[in-house]
Amino acid sequence: MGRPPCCEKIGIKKGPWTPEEDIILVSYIQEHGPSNWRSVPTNTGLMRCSKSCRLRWTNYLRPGIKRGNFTDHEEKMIIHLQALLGNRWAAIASYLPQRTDNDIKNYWNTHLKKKLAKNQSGAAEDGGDYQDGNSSRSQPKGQWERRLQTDIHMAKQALSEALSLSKSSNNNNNVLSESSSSYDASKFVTRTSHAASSSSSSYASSYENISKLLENWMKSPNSCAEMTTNSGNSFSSNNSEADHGFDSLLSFKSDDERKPKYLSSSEAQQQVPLTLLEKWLFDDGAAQCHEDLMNMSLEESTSGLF
DNA sequence: AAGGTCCACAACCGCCAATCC
DNA sequence: AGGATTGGCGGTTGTGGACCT
Repeated sequence: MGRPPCCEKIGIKKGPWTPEEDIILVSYIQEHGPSNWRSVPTNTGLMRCSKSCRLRWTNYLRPGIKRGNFTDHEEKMIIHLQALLGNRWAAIASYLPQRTDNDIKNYWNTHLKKKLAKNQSGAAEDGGDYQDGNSSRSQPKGQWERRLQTDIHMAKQALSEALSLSKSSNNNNNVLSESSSSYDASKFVTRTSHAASSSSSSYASSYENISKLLENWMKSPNSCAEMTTNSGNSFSSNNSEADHGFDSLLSFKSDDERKPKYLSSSEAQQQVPLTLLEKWLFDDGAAQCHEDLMNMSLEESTSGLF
């Protein structure tokens, strides 16, 4: 006997989201915040499963998401983190606040996996550092592994706090501060449409539609007024006001915030840029000490478990 | 030009854990 | 305490565009 579906299958729309649906969802979340997903389909009239709404928001519509090509920097981080954590995409994504776990997972499966396999085939005898999540290196799912991840995070944060005293003035150069904390509707659309246009023309057209719809929608006095009065935010194209509006949007108070994955870019900026661990992650020569650090991390982080 | 294949990515599915009642 | 509900996560699939023959 399996678990019942999260929602009634009958009448539920599936497949790609339309710009109209996106706008409905975004405007609803703008007003109510990203919580109580169960009620979203009911309250918005969207013929979508609550889960689908949540995924659409977290993976695509949520402000602060960086789309498009991964930088070498990000690529290295993913490779190192995957070697350390296995296919724990959410955990990996927590180190790349602007990327979604889905994005990272896709990038790994479509690019990095092949890339590394190619590299490994050249040095198969050496026993490469990077292996798939199903390999012997990756750990089976379990509480101790989650604890490990937590411990790494805690250690990271402790280091961050210690270092932040001396580094606080340098935070603006943070690798995590790539994206502006300022958002307005046009930036939102431009940013995403630009990224989309580089990857998928169908999505580009979708974003063009969203852009047009948003523009028309913003021109509507009712919708603008509604947005402003309901949440104190503004979708106005006026830059300063809209920036503030999207900043507010970025700072939704919800349970999600407890998870690093959902750090807004401004929150992310508050973290110290490069902890020692992160420096290791970025270090090209890290392969040498990789094993040592792995052992150290495992030993130290699991010492209290047994 | 047309058909076939490959590729990238959004979306879905099923399971698990946390929370609620 | 325990069943129901909800949200999160990782694996997988479907679809549309790009590329090749």
